[in-house]
Amino acid sequence: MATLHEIAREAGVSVNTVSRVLNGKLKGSYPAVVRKAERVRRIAVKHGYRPNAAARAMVTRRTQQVGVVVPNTPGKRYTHPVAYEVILGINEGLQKAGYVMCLARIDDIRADLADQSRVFGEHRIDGMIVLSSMPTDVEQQIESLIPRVVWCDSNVWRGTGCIRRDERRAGQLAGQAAVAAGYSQFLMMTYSTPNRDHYSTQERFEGVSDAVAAAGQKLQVVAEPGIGQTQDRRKIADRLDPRTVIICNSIYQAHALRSIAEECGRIPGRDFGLACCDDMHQLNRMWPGLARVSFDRYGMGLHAATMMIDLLEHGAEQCPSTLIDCHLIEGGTLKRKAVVDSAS
Amino acid sequence: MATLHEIAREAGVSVNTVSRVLNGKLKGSYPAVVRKAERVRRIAVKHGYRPNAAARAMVTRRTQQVGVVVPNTPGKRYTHPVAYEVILGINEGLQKAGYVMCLARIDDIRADLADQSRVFGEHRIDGMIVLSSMPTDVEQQIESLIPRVVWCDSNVWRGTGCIRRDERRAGQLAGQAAVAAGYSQFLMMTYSTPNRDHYSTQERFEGVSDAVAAAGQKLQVVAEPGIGQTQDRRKIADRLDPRTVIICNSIYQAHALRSIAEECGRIPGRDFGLACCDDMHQLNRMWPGLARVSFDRYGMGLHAATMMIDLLEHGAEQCPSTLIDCHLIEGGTLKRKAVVDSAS
DNA sequence: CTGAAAGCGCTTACAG
DNA sequence: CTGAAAGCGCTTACAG
Repeated sequence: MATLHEIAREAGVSVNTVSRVLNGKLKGSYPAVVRKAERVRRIAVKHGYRPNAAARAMVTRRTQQVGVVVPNTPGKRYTHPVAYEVILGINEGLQKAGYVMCLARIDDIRADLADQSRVFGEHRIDGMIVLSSMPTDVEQQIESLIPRVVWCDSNVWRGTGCIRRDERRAGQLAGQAAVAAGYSQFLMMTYSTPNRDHYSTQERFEGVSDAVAAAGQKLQVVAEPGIGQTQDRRKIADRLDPRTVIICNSIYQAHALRSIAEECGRIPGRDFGLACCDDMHQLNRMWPGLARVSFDRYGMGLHAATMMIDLLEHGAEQCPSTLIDCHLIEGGTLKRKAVVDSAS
Repeated sequence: MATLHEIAREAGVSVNTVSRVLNGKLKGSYPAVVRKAERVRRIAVKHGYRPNAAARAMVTRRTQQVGVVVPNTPGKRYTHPVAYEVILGINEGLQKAGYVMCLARIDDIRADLADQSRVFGEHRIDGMIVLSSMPTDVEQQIESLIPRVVWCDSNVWRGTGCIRRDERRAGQLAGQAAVAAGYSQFLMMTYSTPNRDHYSTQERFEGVSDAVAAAGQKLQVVAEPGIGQTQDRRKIADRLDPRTVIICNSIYQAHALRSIAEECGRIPGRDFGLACCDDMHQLNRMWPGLARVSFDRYGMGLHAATMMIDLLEHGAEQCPSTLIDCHLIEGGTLKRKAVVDSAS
């Protein structure tokens, strides 16, 4: 709990000097000066001195803290594992630059907008990274709450301050892989049109459509069955045959489909084709054989952090929006071209 | 950017009064007093006044911020999706109590211990919640960095300030379910003894062992095959038959095993038994049929937050350690008792 | 380079 | 209840 004051007293110098020494703002190289600086540093270490962030924040008007908002529906337990990969990337990027990351939820934002919460908007953060898409009202007002915003993987997309994945390309890659594998029936499991809240759903769908259409084929859409909907599961199961490939929007849907197949004794790759427009880090352990399109979400987080630092330290004009590229991971769930050919 | 000062001037009262009004420390009910308070509040709202957290922190010596440390190996991209469930629980709990959650990684702690980082230890946080287990050197020194610590799901376990899952019970439930299903060969997929860094691995193993031994059966251990280890995968595949049940330590291993089985055309529940000692929230979508033991990780996070608040606001003696209970989710991967009986 | 001083915005005794 | 004042710990012009 030592303060600059105490260190100054013990070193016999002024508070000012201690501050400069500890912040490395001493340029001179006169032996006497260097020795004095050494002594100050030694005393500081001896006392386990740590600057007080609040005091510094008051005078510099910078907190060195950045908020990250994740979407949640109040009362519901929102947990979206892939978001965590991004968050950890952001955290690493911020930490390297000396910033601290604070987590927020829509609830925080809404409460602040309504002047009810003290959690955010008390000048606690220098900037805010918005993760994924928020309800429109929140998106519109968020910049009034905090001026420095980076939109990461969000529906908001402008020339500057945004970073998202090239989801149309993801759809194309998945669709092309399905086409190349020689299937003749193309299904896509995704959300129905009114529920495509996140830009990725629509873009993936369009990418897949393009690829399938380019091959002169038709694409049908099936919905993910609700939890416990046995009837829906059966209906999907009935459509699984060796000429058919199903392209899933999300890894959850790919997994869900795998479970449906399993229930009726079918295996992806052998009894039907399966590809996914998305990936998550753990799949290399959990399901290495899934044919899928992969994004470096951790890297996206790192980049989002960099954009925020640029914004804070060099001004807004420095951070043009970025589109993250993806690549195909080939896998056994899409490999049985021979079977398909002989069946046709 | 209005300050108390400006509001005070406009309202024609002292800064002191504004502070008291806005913090609800005015008890009196004289009409004149009430009216004055009203006016002050109106002016504050008009200016969009928000207190400055740094200024308040300086005088109250409380930041209203709590850190959460997650383990990471420097340079490696640590992402453990189930940790995210706990984090979101913690975040909700802290938010409700008016606290802000800051995320940290081991790197932060190590750097602080080495006096190289400014990120933490600048009196930015009132307390720290340690998530999962850390390297021993970090665990030992963490309390010197910050006195108020809650150990959540950590190897550290004392009478107070800790919260973890009852993992032995999880192992027992999974083992008992496997026994009840009538299998005669019992395997457990888990880490080898020297790599059981987290208490859960050892405890789950012991729980399963107990249950299997109680049924007069033997338990064999198999390791999860490394990524891309085709030979190891084959060896495991060879052991999958209708009399055999495999109990997996983690959901990653359950998934990995499912993939191995799939590669050789086998299906859990039909061709062999499968149970898992753990769960994750998304499994109800991804793999509802997996027989598994479930913990409420989100709830654990909520509770950890409560413990921290208690610690900060009522002192340490108020928060005895807590053991989180679990329950079995029955599933189709363990249901074919008839098949097993007829085979024996 | 160095020290004395002002000031960041707030809360909290202290008189009145 | 209310106002004037002190002080939280730091950084930054300002003279020297």
